[in-house]
Amino acid sequence: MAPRAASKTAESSDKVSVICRALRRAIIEQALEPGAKLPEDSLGERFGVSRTIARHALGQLAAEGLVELRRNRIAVVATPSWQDARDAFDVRIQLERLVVRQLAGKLTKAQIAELNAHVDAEDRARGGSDPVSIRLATEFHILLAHMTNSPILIRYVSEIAYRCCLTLSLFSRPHSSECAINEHRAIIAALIKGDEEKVMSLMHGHLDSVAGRALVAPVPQRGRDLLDILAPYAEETDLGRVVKLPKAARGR
Amino acid sequence: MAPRAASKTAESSDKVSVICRALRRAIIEQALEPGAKLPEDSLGERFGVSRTIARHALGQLAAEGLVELRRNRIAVVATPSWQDARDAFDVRIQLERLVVRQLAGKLTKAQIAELNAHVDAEDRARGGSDPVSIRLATEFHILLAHMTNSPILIRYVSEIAYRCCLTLSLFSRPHSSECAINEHRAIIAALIKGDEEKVMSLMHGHLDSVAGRALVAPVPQRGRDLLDILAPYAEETDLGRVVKLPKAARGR
DNA sequence: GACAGCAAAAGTGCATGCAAATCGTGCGCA
DNA sequence: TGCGCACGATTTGCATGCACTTTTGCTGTC
Repeated sequence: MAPRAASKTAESSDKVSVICRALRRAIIEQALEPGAKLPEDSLGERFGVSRTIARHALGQLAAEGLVELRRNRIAVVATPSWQDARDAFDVRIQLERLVVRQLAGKLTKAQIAELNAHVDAEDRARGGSDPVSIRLATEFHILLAHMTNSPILIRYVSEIAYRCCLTLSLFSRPHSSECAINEHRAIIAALIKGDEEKVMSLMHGHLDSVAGRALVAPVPQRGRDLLDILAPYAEETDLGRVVKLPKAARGR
Repeated sequence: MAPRAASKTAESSDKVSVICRALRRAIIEQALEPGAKLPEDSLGERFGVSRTIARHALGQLAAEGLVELRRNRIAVVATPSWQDARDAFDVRIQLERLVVRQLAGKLTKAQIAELNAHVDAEDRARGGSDPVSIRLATEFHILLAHMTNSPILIRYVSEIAYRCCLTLSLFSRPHSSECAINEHRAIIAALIKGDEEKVMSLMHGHLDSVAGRALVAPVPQRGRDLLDILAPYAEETDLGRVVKLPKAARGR
């Protein structure tokens, strides 16, 4: 909720980072599926910036592993393999163990309140495959990472959490998030109690169970127009006002 | 030694990635000290590309944490705080535990040979603060990571290894690398024997001891001309041949 | 001699333009 | 009908240009 002015690591200039954030959200909310094409001009058109900026944003997202860039080819949303997914969760478990170990018993009142508020929000947004609930579940982990005040940990956990979220959109079934919410609450409780071992095993189990729900056929749907998909995400950015693109050709 | 064509993760287009590699080397070999300025035009001039490309490369390096970018300001080589250094090593230890756990007892003959060759190279390049030996020591860990075939692990270990290398250049004393070389050999031996626990504790101890040699005042020297510093790094890139910059003003 | 203020210089932020590569599609040919 | 090929439309790769911001160095004043 706070502007969170800090953590400006990387994420160069204003416009670029705004676009990155918007695309990241679009990706983890599965508005942009893995494999979706991201042509530079369309992005620029949608966000009211030049290709240069869109391109730069794509570069950043590629560095985070959310986007795949191949020379002379249209950028696409990354399509991690199943093995990638397993690897990512392995790494993630280790990183989040670090997070909770560092946090166990050291949460401030304000932080506890923030965590509870977040889980409450998850609760409210419940609804299984609702994109927003998926995002919130992911952001719970990122919120935890932020509380370590370790820029490196923050960056890595955020990155890998987003990536895992992306892979889940490929492999996971509709995602029954209720148990996840309870697990989040349990983690908070254990963190408060300061039981380091308990919280580490909780987190481990939590991530393992999330990862364990893998293995379902990739979703088939496809074909919506990129500009339409991105419209809601672009609107919130208040970069230049979004160009209105009234009748332009754009048939494809 | 092999071209290692794979691992094209992120690292968008050719020229950009070439410049990234060159700068990365320059940074970890301490040719570019933390805080060194990296103006876009100078980079472009040195590598024979436009500012656009240099800028993009800086963006990538910023995403890796090797460069700091502030709006409207000249990019500089990152200057991690001491706390950053500790955090980075914490993360690194966890990541490399994953690496060796995955590798224990599973090395192929070719891989063993490659590792031995690398350590031999370290041995040959010995000489304490010799930049090359520092780089090789770091690259040993990256080489290990590559053998996991896990792109995520490769990327993260590489990144953090470079970052740690950077922080060492700030905080570490001249760096007596001989013991490190022995530790590397010990790790290889334990990996071959497949003693997972042993190799994990070895790696842990190794990194811990490297990290432990921290705490020395930051180095003072400074002031060489960026263009001169980069000359040897630019020459190896065979991008466009390096512009000769004969009499141009460039006083500073 | 030190310092405030100002103006030139240097540098970044971003858009646009042009060349080259790729993708898609219709035509011709078997 | 099926296949190959070539041409046009997209789309990327990269450089350059202009506006704006920061830095630097100078000058005049106290």
